[in-house]
Amino acid sequence: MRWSQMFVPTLRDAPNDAVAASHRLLVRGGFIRQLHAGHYSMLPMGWRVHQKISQIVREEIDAIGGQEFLLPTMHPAEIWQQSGRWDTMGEIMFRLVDRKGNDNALGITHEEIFATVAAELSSYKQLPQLWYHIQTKFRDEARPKSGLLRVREFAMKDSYSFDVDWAGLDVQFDNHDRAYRRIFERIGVPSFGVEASSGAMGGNSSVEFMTPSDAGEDDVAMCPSCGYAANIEKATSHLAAVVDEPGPAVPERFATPGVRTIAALEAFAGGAAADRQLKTLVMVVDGTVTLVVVRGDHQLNIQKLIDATGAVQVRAGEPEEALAALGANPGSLGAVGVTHHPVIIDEALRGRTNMTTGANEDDWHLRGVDVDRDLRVTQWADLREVSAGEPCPTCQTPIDIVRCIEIGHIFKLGTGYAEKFGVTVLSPDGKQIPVVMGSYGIGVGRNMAASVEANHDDKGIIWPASIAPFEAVITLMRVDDESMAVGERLYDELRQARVDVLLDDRDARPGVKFADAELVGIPFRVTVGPKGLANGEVEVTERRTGQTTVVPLDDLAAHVAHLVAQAKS
RNA sequence: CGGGCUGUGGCGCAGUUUGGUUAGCGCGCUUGACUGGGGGUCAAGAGGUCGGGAGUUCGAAUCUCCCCAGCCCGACCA
Repeated sequence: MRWSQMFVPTLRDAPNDAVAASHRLLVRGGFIRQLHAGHYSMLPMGWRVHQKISQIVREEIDAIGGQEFLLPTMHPAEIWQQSGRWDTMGEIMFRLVDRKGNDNALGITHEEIFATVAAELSSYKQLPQLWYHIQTKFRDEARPKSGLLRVREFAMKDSYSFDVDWAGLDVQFDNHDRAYRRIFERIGVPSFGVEASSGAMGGNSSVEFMTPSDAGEDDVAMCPSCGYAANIEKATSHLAAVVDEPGPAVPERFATPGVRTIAALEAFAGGAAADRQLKTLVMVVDGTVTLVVVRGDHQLNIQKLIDATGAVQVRAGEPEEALAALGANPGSLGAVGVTHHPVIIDEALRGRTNMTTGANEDDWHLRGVDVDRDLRVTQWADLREVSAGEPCPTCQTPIDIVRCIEIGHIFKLGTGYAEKFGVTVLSPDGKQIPVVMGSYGIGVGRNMAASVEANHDDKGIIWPASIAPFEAVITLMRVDDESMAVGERLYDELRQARVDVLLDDRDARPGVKFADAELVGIPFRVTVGPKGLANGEVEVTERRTGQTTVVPLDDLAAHVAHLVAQAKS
């Protein structure tokens, strides 16, 4: 490919509304252009990278026995109704009505669709199976952002495993765990696995793969000592025991004029330290007004509440709802004596006594509250969000909270989908048994962006050779006949040596060409200029280090081919 | 969905407060010349419904109203 003929619209300035490094560089480098919020066009350079990532994913999934499919991205509503997710998915799913008046959905994921195909499985002898496709997903995200990192339309490799039993699923799950780590390694994205909430996917357990980045949207609790790592939606910590002083036999009401916050009650004479207060939150859980109680100095993690209740829709209650439910405004709420609403209470409050909480009357609180004695608890659950510095749950070293990009997610689904879609096989003893499923997803574009986040400097992108749009660029200092002839000769030789090479034959100044080559991140640059040509030499510069080596013309192809092979291994 | 911000040639911006010839500047683009190892210089050009609509006015990028889009924070998110 000749640069002069290729559409590579590099920009000197990034669009001012791009903030994330990957967003700025992918736009500046002419890889992507935005169509509208959350939808990006892949330009030729971008599509090359995208395809190389897809190919690596394909190779690694094939290596663990995957069979590639291509399933539709538009689905009839009935399939989603059959799994129940037509209703539970809510607004994330794009829906449209066809000319016959039928409801359709654009696929956000493909458990249902693969399951309908898998319904044809009939014998345990056919298992295990591992099926996948690389397909466009549509998700009507509330807030697309950061270029390719969160979009509404994107290519995802999603695979689905089918096994006779849980042991089989464990094998496929572990295979994916290893395959995913190899993929991230090959595309230059540092990764680690964390315990995660399974969210709307359902299933028993899941592992998310994360890469640390300020551009990410997930917080991960990590132990620097023992390696414990969990999404904040799932993380726990080892809490120091609090010793309560003995309290009264019944809670005491006391006046607290104007006190509306935990902090104010701490400061109030006769109040209580935050860790001796009960914080009562009014939440609406699938339409039911519910009291959620956590320790005064703790924060509720909503995903934990969703996981604990199995709810679809959870939101904070409005002040009017609190007033209607409890007769007081936020700031004076409490769960003592409440029997007409579910009360869900955080595990950290087990056995606590002599606590202070709102009295459900403005300007009044209760002290001497004994959790077991005075609250009618509907459900105990781990609800609190851990904070940095709290002791690791396994080794008690202070944990860190690290911002991360979620780059992959693997789920053990179990038999739920199989039962709903009749994916059963006959076992050796002739019984119909539901197939045990797993599902495994990795977004191509997001990983492309994640790789840029991990591989760039102030000059631009530094692609790993494995996914670079080109492995090498021949930069002609002059476009005179001699340079062009040498450039074309080297180009042919490199092609024959199976190097993916671009010939920068543009009639531009060297500075422009160097800057562009660095911006678009091609790993190796071959500089053809009059200085070297006088001695029958060219220069090879490595993008990552900037190191330049002088190489005789005749050795160039072999030299670069070797460098590329080394970089890709 | 709540809060904040922004829409002016392909990109980055000024002009809007205080309405007034033909809407400027840098980059990029075209042509030519000189150049040629880190975004060069000079000259001549092309390119704009000032996000959209309605209104006020002799006159609107500028004032008023409505709408739309994009970005950031939060909520939410397989």
